[in-house]
Amino acid sequence: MNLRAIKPLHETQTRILDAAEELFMQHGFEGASMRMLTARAGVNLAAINYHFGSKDALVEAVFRRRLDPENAERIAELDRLEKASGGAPLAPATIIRAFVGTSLRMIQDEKKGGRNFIRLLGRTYTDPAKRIRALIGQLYAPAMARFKDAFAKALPELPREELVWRLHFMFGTLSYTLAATDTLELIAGCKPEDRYDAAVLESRLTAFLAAGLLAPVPQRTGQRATDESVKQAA
Amino acid sequence: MNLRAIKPLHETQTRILDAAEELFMQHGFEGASMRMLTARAGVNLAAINYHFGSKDALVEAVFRRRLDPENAERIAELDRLEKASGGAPLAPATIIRAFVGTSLRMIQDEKKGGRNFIRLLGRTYTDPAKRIRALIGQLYAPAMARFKDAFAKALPELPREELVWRLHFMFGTLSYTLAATDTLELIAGCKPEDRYDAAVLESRLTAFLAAGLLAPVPQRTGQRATDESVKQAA
DNA sequence: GTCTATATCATGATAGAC
DNA sequence: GTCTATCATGATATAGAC
Repeated sequence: MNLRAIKPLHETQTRILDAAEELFMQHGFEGASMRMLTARAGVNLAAINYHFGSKDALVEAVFRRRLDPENAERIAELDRLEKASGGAPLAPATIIRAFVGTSLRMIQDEKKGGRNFIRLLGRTYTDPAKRIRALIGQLYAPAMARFKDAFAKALPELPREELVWRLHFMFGTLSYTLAATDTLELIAGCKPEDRYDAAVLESRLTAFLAAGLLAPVPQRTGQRATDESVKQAA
Repeated sequence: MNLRAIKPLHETQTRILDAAEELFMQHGFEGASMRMLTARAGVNLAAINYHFGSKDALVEAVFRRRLDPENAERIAELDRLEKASGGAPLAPATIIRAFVGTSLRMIQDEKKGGRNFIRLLGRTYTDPAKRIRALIGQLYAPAMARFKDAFAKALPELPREELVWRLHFMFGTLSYTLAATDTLELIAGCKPEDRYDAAVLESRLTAFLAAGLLAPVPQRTGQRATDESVKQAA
């Protein structure tokens, strides 16, 4: 999809990308300085500008290295599923599993970035910098359109606007689940053991998301929520 | 709950907090410099250190001003609902609406921070800086424990571990929905009109979350997800 | 309490020797 | 391609006049 993603990398470039992936996650893009990055990578301070041109370009390279192959894989998986079904619409849970599974498989595969990149990614969806979010959105756009069509075909009776909102909710649940590290302990009061077991998490997430996607459509009365209406809803 | 939250503020402090709320959202905590903040507030560069002690302390003050009253309100609402029901367990959707509604009502109330603060908050759950996340977690802890108990009472048959995961998913969906500004356009291909209508959003979110919370519990076979098992699930 | 002026330091980027 | 040395800039924080 993008030449940069498949161009063989110089070893120095790879070491810089690895260091950046880790330190961007720990300190954010502004917080991780070029001095920190090059020190961790064991290369010279000038190497980032030499190999990538600027710190901004490095940020983009960090995401391209992982996301271009990931989204290609995601789309290919959906293609395979649709071909296997022979034209019959796929079950919503199947489509969800294809999307979620690709992300979760990255957690267990260090060559695909592992847990560190997936957490960095989850955080970046809501980064303050608009250009960062725009970059992520651009890298996701083809896969997003492809999956939206698949869901629309699987749920022809669901109003298109409701579908869009629910995809938004689903994407949010996924990205937050991947990014968050503290809320779970806060709720649980302890550290669950299977937290990063991709297979178990995939089942939990798919069950939750599929139920939400198939929820009854709320009637739109347009009324404001008040303390009284909330109480009466009990 | 905290004296600082109810201590009457000097006007300069208020103007600094207002400026910080807006600029932290646009540029992040590292990206918004004290020069930017004081310029926007129309106060002197030294005023932040004089009134708050440091930039870090200002960050904390920004969140305390909004979250302490918000979580007190959230808990009070749950108390009221439980008292009104006279000991009978509440419907899960009612508890969800109490939690979600409090956040969404902030969007429409400029005195409570409005849309800007709620987006800042949503982003901060996944902030790179650990001390920032710890602060947010600490401010939320009492409300979180209170709502967890209410859900446990409403859903005695749901395994406790599954409940914890689902609360995690729900909190994620809410925080992402409040924070994200681009994904929705990306999915929809256009800007939905009712995007910030709190009443409509509350209905959509509650329907989605309630369905997810009540989803059938997936059986835990412990098997890894493979390409083949995913395909067969279709 | 507010302001100016400044101290001190870290940042991203680059020039030029090797 | 890699290094050292350095630049210009902007950061947080503070000292001291008013």
